[in-house]
Amino acid sequence: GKEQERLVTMFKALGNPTRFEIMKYLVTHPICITADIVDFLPIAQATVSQHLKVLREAGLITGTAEGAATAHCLNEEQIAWFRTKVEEIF
Amino acid sequence: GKEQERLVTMFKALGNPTRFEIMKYLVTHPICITADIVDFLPIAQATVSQHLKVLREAGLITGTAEGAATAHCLNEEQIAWFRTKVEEIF
DNA sequence: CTACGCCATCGTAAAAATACGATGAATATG
DNA sequence: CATATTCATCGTATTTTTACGATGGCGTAG
Repeated sequence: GKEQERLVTMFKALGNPTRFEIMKYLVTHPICITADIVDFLPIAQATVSQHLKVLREAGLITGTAEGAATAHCLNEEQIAWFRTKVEEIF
Repeated sequence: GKEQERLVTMFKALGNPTRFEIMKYLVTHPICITADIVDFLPIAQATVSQHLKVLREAGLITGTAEGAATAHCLNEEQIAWFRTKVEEIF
């Protein structure tokens, strides 16, 4: 159903090395902006922005305008749901 | 490291609607062969075979020659590892 | 042996993902 | 106001994924 689609989207979002790195970075750096992630990763700013969008649309993170910057955070609620679903299904 | 790579590969394998359906099918049909899955899904046999290969290479399922057929099973051990990692990381 | 069912692989076409530079909007700084 | 910083989006090139038909190997049945 609709939930399954969302779950698959989350799997897909996590199934990319760069995006997984971003998620790990957010675990250890709960407060950070796009520029921090760009500095951390060896890829262009445009690409980072694109990956952040995928993670955001999957519901795994949130992005909040913080002046000129954008602050990124793990979406704990959605991640909890994700964890629950993983346990539930397999 | 190497483990992270394997985890990301699993996420990627699960991040496709058809492959996710196959996994769900295997949960409810622990004993089945390729033809069963082909009958169940609305896609060509060659495509199913390809998806099964992806799941197998991700370690999520096993494939055993059963005469002319191939029996597919969930790889419970690897799935348990996967579940553990998901809980551990997020 | 012949014929049929099961299935993996090959080659290929179409679609999607990935990465980048360029651009411009919005905010902050001088 | 002028300039610099931050970042999302656009356009595009390249790679990867996805799906299919065709083929052939292998086991089974007749």
